Amino acid sequence: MEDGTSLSGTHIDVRATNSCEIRDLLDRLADKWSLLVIELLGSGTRRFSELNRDIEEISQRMLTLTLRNLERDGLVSRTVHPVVPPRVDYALTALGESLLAAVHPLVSWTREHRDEIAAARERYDTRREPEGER
Amino acid sequence: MEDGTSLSGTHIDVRATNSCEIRDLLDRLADKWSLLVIELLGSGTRRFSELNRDIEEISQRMLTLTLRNLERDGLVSRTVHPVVPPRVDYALTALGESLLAAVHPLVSWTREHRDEIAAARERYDTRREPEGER
DNA sequence: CGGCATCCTAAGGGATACTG
DNA sequence: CAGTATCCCTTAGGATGCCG
Repeated sequence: MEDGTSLSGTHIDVRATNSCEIRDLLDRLADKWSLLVIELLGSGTRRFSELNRDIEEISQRMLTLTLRNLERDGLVSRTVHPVVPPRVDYALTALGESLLAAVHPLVSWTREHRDEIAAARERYDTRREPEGER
Repeated sequence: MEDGTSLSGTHIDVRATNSCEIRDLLDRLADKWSLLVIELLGSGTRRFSELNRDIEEISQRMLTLTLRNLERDGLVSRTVHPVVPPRVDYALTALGESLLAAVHPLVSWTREHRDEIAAARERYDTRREPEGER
């Protein structure tokens, strides 16, 4: 039926406490779009087409799948309005908002260290790839 | 990939600022192992084989690739000891440690809300597929 | 021991067409 | 408008083998 979904997983060895949590975390958020959608919904309820427009690079398929997963995890709520042109609103749940709050330090970190990383990359690439042309 | 698409300046340009950062973030950490390795190195320097043993489910190939990426981004340092059986130590850099600190709220969040999510999932699954088994 | 190179499969995800 | 269903291609990543 569905095939692009990553609903499986969570069968990892339960020994490493921290590792499991991180894996758990990654299984939920480490896809290409989830965090992006959560961040967008952080600034307010949006309907499907708005999300689709705001993200722009996402396909309907992936937006749908992403929203379904987030809804399933209780991070996002889906409200269908029974009107003539269908209207579906998505919003963060309380759980979703708490996640967003927990994510923000990471976002800040990225903003603050972006150039450090870029510099490190250049250094690495230059050091390891001084040839290339000869 | 190409990302310069700037449109919809009507309201908040979450896309132009936060989205890019999140994408950036995801590109760096959203793979299957990076965060796991970082977390492990958070508790001290380890050699290759130790990491390989501690993570266990990872293949050498992926461990190598992950470490290379982290090294490239300046998050992890690699120290080769010129001894007879080769010995290579990996450790977090200052940058890596600051990242780890930024990640911790997320890890805590996961630990604290794990069962909420599990419950939400079960609710969702039960609601949507009451049949399915036979 | 640490780590590239190769091969190969499964999952991720885009494009498109169809529907209520 | 808000999806669902198909097709298809690209990628992540596991398994294996070789080498300093």
